[in-house]
Amino acid sequence: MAKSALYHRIQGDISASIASGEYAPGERIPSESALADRYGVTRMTVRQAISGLITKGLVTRKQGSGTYVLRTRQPARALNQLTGFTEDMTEQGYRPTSRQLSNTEEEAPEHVQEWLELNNGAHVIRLERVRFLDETPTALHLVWLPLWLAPDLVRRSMDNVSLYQTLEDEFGIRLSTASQRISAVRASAHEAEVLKVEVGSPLLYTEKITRDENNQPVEFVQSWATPELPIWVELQR
Amino acid sequence: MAKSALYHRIQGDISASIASGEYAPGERIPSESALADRYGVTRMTVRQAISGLITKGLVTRKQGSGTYVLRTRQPARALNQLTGFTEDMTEQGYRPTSRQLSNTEEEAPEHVQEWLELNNGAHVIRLERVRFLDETPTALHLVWLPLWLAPDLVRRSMDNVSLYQTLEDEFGIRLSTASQRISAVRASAHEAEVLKVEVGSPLLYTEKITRDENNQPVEFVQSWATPELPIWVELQR
DNA sequence: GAGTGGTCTAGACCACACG
DNA sequence: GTGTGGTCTAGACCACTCT
Repeated sequence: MAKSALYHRIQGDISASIASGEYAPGERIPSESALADRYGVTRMTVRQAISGLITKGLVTRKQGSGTYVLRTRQPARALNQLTGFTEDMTEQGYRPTSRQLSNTEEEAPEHVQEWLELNNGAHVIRLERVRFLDETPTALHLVWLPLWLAPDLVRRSMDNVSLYQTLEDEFGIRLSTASQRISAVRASAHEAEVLKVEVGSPLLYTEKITRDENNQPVEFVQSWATPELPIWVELQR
Repeated sequence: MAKSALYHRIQGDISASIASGEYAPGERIPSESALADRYGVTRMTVRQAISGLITKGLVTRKQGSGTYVLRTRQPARALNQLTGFTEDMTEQGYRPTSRQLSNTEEEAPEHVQEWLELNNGAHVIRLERVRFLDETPTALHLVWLPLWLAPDLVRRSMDNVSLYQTLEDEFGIRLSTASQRISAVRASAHEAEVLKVEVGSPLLYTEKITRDENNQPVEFVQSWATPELPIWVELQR
């Protein structure tokens, strides 16, 4: 069984209603009291569900007025929580797919050793995938994992599979925190070919180090995304 | 009067204890029950306070174990809270300067009207500045503000001045939240000239809408930054 | 087993907007 | 005035870690 908490179910229902267009952008969703009645829970529980949707950038609250669906103009990577590409896009009502370009075991290059805090000569899994949104290539992901963490991952096909789900469900790895560095680069020949853009066109480049609950490095990811997949962040002062 | 909610006070106290080093990075803070007792509130209220600290990237919860202070990122932490360029860079030990290119009053273009939720024909202040780090141009900022918010801002020179500080100190505007969208673009002739880069070279492009405590739009900012000024983010699952 | 955070109940009063 | 979200109480039981 996955998440069994009531608020998760409510969150999922509202999320689905937004994705399906039942709750349209700019529109008000049912009041907290109404939702509480509908699900037979208290308002606190409904609020917990809605708080999650706010973090995900799906809705906003206006005191005395209601809770409104935000206008999502285009798909975006949400940066307020650590989520994978698959979860992220599914939440926003897109259909994410991926194609594995390569999945190999090799000795860790120096910069990867450093990020993953590995010793000289340590082996890693190198997984390269193209990410598609509704058939359009939108990002190239190059993931590096310590080999001992998920030894037989290299023998699997990671086409259309959520890496985070796999790590959690099959290897018992629970991700906890990540640090991410975002910059802009020119598309190389390889990136341009894979993403169907011109060589030299601007790409969003991010480097991310993800850690588990014991603060041990789990993955180092390099990502090249087309400008059509911007990053979205909600900030608080 | 400022925020009077109990959880805000508790949040501030914990935040201060972390800043002062009383709760050191990696250490556990007092349990929710202990804090509830100390402040004479229920655990729910303490949880609300801590939830805010998690959003800000200050602490993390571990079920069955406790709530821990996160390791503070040494080099930079730009995107977990709403801060201005000046504060941000000063904190990191740089010497930020800025030069005003223009500061005018004009009718809001359509896309600005939309972001700032203004009526047709409303006037805005348009402030364009180059940001320098240790003499090197690193970002071009184009800020749009509703004219009525800060009517005489247009008659000031904003060279080497923190806009956020000015808004807060002299116009009594207290910023609260922001939504930011990050993408990559090619440098236009104007941007290239100002930032001393080649036309067509990749830039980090961000659009930000900042709101005050009443959720009213205060500023819409477009920013073009060189890849030498990357963005750092800390995430939690 | 003791202590921690995760979830939830069944209410309450308040601040705010005007659906 | 009515309905909305914002805050809070005083409990409860559960899942998890081992401080």
